[in-house]
Amino acid sequence: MKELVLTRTHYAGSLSPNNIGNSVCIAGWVDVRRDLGGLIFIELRDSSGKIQLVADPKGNKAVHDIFSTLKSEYVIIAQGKVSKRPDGSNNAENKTGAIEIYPDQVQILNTAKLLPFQFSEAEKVDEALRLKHRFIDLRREQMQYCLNLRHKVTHAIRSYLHTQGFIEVETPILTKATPEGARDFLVPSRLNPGTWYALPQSPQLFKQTLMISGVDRYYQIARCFRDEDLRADRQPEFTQVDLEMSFTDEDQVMAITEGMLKEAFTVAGIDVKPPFTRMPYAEAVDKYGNDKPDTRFDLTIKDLTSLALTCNFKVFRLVAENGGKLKGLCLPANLAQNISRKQIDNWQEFAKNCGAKGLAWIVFSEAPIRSSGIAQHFSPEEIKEMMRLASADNGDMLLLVADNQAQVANVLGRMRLHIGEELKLIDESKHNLLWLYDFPAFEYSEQDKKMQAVNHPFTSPKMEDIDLLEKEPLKCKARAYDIIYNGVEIGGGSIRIHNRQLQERAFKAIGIDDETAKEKFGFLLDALESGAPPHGGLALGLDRLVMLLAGRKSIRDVIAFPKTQSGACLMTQAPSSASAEQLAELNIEFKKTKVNNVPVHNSSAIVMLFVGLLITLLLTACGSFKTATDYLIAGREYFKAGDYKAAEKDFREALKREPKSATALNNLGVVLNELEKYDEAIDVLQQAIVVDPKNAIAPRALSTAYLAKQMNKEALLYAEKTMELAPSELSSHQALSDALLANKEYKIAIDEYRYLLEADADDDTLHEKLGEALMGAGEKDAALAQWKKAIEINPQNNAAKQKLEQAKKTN
RNA sequence: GGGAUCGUAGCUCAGCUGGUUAGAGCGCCUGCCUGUCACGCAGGAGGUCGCGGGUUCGAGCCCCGUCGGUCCCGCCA
Repeated sequence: MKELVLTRTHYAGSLSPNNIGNSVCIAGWVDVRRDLGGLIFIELRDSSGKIQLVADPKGNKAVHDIFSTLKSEYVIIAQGKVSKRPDGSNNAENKTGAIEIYPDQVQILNTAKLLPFQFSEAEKVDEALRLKHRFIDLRREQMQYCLNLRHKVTHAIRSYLHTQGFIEVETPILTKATPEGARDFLVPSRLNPGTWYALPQSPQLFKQTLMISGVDRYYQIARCFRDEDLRADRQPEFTQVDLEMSFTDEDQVMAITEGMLKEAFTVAGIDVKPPFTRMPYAEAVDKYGNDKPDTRFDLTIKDLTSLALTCNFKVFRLVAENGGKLKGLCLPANLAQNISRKQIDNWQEFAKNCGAKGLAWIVFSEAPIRSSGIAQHFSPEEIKEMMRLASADNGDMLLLVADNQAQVANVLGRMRLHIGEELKLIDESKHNLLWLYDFPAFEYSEQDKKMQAVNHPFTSPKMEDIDLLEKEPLKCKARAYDIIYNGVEIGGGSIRIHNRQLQERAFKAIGIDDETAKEKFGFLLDALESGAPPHGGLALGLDRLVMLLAGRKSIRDVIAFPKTQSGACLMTQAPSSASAEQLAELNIEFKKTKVNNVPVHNSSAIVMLFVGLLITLLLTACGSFKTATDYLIAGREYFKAGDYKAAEKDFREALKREPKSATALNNLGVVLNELEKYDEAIDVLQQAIVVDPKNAIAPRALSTAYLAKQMNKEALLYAEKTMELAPSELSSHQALSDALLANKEYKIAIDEYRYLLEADADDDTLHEKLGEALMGAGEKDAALAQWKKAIEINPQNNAAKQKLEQAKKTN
């Protein structure tokens, strides 16, 4: 590689028509080469942007020769005059699209091998590939933007906090394990065998100590570590903007945070106006079902417990009588009318996955009310009351969940977000910042069977609730606050306890006795007695904040070198094993928990392989010898072509060769159905089920055969079996719906036909059958409409015509 | 710990209830081309179908296991 003979004078993105005529020298990567045979265009990219270079063979031959060897991502430096592009060749899309450079000197500084992925496709490339080649991924404009934005945000925050009198203090990374909270990362101490440092989950105790040390206002862009399972918004190491102030209260901390966030948002081009809205915790849980409400859309949760208590519907009343709640979400008519049965099914499934026992629904209207079967349990007056409590009008749809208070909030809270997203109710242009306050100080952990702090045990209870610490800790509120941005918690904090006696009482409330407290937090208790000022603060999740500001879906995109969900760094291959020497030095012995016993090939397997090979050879050698499969394939061809008799013949041949082939039996059964030989079909298909009880084809065909023989109960039985085996297949639903109709189960049949019509709305037979089901259910008008629709789609549908005629006559 | 989902050419994906020689677009290579800007045109190369078992005469497809990615629950502020 040649020595660097040129020196960079400008950045590509900084050039503009103002530079026309200037001699400049720029350096960067070859973004793209466009070789026209004569002219060669190079787009040169550096951290600031792109600029087009041109080589003309009739101009500088040497430069043109170099240009013809350039490939993507080569690193070059070029010197030349900035010139105006010829008229008509400007590129308005590009900032530097009106200018270009004809270099008189170019040097290749480095070559590059073929990239593992193209930049243009990077956003949809498998993330593992991007992470493995992170050095290339970060080169992309989008990633550069994220890195830049993150820098600008932290810079703005530092600058703001500096002006507000905060000083940045670094706290230890090697520190002490804490009993509460997340799992710690441990680091062995070589100098003290058998003892361990822990990486900090946050600098909480240090920053409180700093307050006691007389640091008036502290902040730190602090790395934190938690050894818990990862998510799209959770990494094992992450960054907090951690701050603490002495002689302060909630309002001051909130005001500082608001000022800080305003600066951070400004950097991302978003204008937010403090003071932000404040909402008590209880209201959030009540109306939004969680402690991080997304207020960008309405659809709040309504309480109908009072109705549940007085109504006759046992399912609801029992829940209410046992202290549970009946709550619901009310979809306005304009949304409700577009909700399909399938969508409701999905919601019910969703609710169950959230842990709900069920999701009831009802659509209000004048006369027949559509519902999940609950409407009939309520009198017209009760329906009215229901509408009043839910502030519902006719046409609105109410989704109801009855359960204990926490479960109802959980299910409806998630349901609300799910529906909000699905129906696109969220106003993406909004930037809602919201304070949540009046948190409970403690909660009961079902898992650990003990009381624990909601925030952390250093949070001060509200003054008026201090006596509740011992009496009713669950009713004790904390001086804590969270900051929520568009339904995401981006930070939280509290006013701390600054008095030893109170701190000890708080520890006791969560079962930490004096001894444990002294062992784990002795220094803090000591410090609290040594002139601790009142203090409080907050921590902001920087990764999450930047992720949201950058419009990204994962914090991995705003962390330069993130870990995968299993905690690995695909670029460095961390974590990796340590050498025996290293471990010995640390007095650590690794205990293997699981050894994978890989089964070894045995000789019989190899023999089998040879036998298989021989048979294959034999079979190919005698071409005249036809196998069962040959017949099956041929039979299917005939079947597809509609020649059922020929198909039947081939399937029988196949069956002769393999009498226990479920495939052959199935095929024969199906073709016999087509030939209307139902008795034999039934016989054959029953055999198929014995051979392969898990195949869905046989029961489906059996259902058809029984239906044809008007053995309706049997037909329904096998249709249901088909649904069990292949619930997602339309043909299963088809079989079921036909069987249901034959058995006069009109209501379910109606649902099934409607479901099928969602898949294919232009199937006239489906409309015709739906009509019949509707007729059976007594909905004459709806039935007539379906038949008309069927005839409209297929004027040859005589069955529909007949039914329509007949219905009109009986009218 | 659990659930869902993905893994086929360098990349993104298709691959029919298991059946001849596994395809497409982009990229790459070669040739042609003087105003391109996702340049264009013509041709070409490129595959242990993640890995290991099993079922089968036959597996990219079915079954079991395993590794890896992603999303979620639990866990975690």
